[in-house]
Amino acid sequence: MVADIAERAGVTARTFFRYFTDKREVLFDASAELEKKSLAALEAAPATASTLDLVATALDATVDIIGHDHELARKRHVVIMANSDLRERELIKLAHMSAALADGLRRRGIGDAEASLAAEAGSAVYRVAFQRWADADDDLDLRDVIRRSFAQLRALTAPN
Amino acid sequence: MVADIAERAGVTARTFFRYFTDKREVLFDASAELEKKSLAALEAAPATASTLDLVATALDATVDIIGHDHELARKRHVVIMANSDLRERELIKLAHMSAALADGLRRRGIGDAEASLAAEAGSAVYRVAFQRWADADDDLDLRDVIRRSFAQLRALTAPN
DNA sequence: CGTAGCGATGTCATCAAGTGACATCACCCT
DNA sequence: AGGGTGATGTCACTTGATGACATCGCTACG
Repeated sequence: MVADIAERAGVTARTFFRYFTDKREVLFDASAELEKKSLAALEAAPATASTLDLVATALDATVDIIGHDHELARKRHVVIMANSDLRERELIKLAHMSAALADGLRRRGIGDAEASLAAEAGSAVYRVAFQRWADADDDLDLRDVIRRSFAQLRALTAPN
Repeated sequence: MVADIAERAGVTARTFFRYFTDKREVLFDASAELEKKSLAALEAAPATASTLDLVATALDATVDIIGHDHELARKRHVVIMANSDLRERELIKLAHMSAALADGLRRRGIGDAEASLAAEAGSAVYRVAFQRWADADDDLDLRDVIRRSFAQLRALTAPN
């Protein structure tokens, strides 16, 4: 219950709802910062970068925030995956991020359709990479996993 | 309110909740059928198909269900996009579909990582394609839009 | 024919999640 | 000292959702 959560934090339920719009939102507090960082990285990228490179750069930037605490990330992931309402929330955060990313790409002059698609594709890569990383027993580097997932996407879509 | 919705259907709110787990679920009634159809298409695909071809085939199959009523699709899409909780639900349905697709790919002997990634990438393509189609003023063919989006993904990820 | 049983629905009570309106309290500023 | 301001608490209320139990209609079976 929200009342319990709030009590643990030493406040009333009403106060809780002043800080978080939602019960679930507690778990996704960092998402705004994540988005900000990755957008900043996008802006800072060199003009020569390809669309997909830009996306990769933006995703890479999130690693600084969440890539260090593997154990925490794993636990958090387990909790989220176990509750469909938390999964919903996570997905919409990702979708929001993807939309912001697409906007960022458009601001760099990339065509509308291409921007959306690149952002969504990047989001897809991120999803599987993060999942892979969080599930891994050994201590992988999230950045590496993302890179390898991008490479795998390239391989997958390459004409044969 | 649920009470109103139920009343329109000539039942009580309690009965409503016996048919739908959720208020939102009404709008996503067809998703199970969608998944079934696309999995069936996946099973029926020739053994020679590439992973991405398989995904494309599976997505194509959904067009038979939702691709005909452009006007309905548009209206539904508008409603969903306007409500973040409906968007959440839609996203998790898509995620569910993607997971099922990945499973289907694995059952065809495709490697675990590749299956997940291909399914997620397909899901990304589908998202943008559907969005594009729903937003379009003129009467596009959803199947075409999906195909073109796939092509665009290939172009995007092609080495340059 | 009558009734036992079953499935679908209704009724009622109850809980959890939010939300608006208003009260308090602490603190700062002049 | 007193007035304003921001953060928190209190209270009442709405809506979504769920469990327990009652009811009703139909069907099978003696």
